[in-house]
Amino acid sequence: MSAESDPATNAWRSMRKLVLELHDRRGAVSEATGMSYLRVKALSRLTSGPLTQRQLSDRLMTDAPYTSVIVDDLQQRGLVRREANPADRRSKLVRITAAGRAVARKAESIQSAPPAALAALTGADLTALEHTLRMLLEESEE
Amino acid sequence: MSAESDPATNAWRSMRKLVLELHDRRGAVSEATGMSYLRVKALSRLTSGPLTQRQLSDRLMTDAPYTSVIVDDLQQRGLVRREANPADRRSKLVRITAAGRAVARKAESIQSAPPAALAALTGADLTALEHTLRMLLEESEE
DNA sequence: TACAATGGTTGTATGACTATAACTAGCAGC
DNA sequence: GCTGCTAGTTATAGTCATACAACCATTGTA
Repeated sequence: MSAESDPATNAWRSMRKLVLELHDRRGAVSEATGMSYLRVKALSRLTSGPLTQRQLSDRLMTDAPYTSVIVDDLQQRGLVRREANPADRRSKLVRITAAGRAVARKAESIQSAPPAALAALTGADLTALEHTLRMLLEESEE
Repeated sequence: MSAESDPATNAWRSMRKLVLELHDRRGAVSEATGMSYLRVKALSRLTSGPLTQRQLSDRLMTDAPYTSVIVDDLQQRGLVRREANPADRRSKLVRITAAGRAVARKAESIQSAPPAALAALTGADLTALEHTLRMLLEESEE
């Protein structure tokens, strides 16, 4: 356990522990929104613009049938609308509603609030951390 | 979405995205070990020494009945043993076996392997990152 | 000794997600 | 047109996990 390793592995282990164990917010988000984490995730994917269900499936890593169930549910809650896709009448565009945006915003505010120790960080340490993480993120996204 | 925020919030968002979306290993771990992530997590909690089921429940954030199911399953796979607890005959000590350790080690090797971008990091950036993360972890653990 | 509390087991019900199969509607190529 | 492919829907079955209730054995205490 926790054997001494190279710095990159240690950094990665720390990051995982912070996100997955010490400051996991998924339960709090589900509780605050009254719906499963996957549904919240779907909502947040729709905030930057409408997607076809196929595109939503890809982003949620689920299959088409379950995406259909999720969109049904979100639609019944009034958080998204299904619209015709003028470019392809087979598909439907899923668009978030104003109510959906409000829920997504609430979820985002819970999730993005940094843990106390991180919020207390200042100066060069914080600047360096943010810079390095941003770089890692960009490279990982290709 | 992703509105400009203070550096701490941005850093936290980056960390979450790296761990939860871009490099989530839980699926790979389940696949490699042939069991659910929670069972693997249970095994890894047992690597530092035997625990009563009550203690294991606390660490896995589950209730006693489901912990019983998990331990049954791990025992049938030969990965843990239930032993009498000399200090309290109501409770049982769950001890990991050699086979269990091997599975935990395999899981750990999959999970702790840093993403390519992080593995490629060197010099002052890596040193600073590791140092800061270690500090955040220690403070978060109290 | 009697009683309450704890550790664990068993069983049941439910929710969330995964995985298929079968189907309809529309698109694209011959 | 015909054929094959894609987008979405519906239904079914199975796994994983959560949440209870009921129960037994043991412990600690009045």
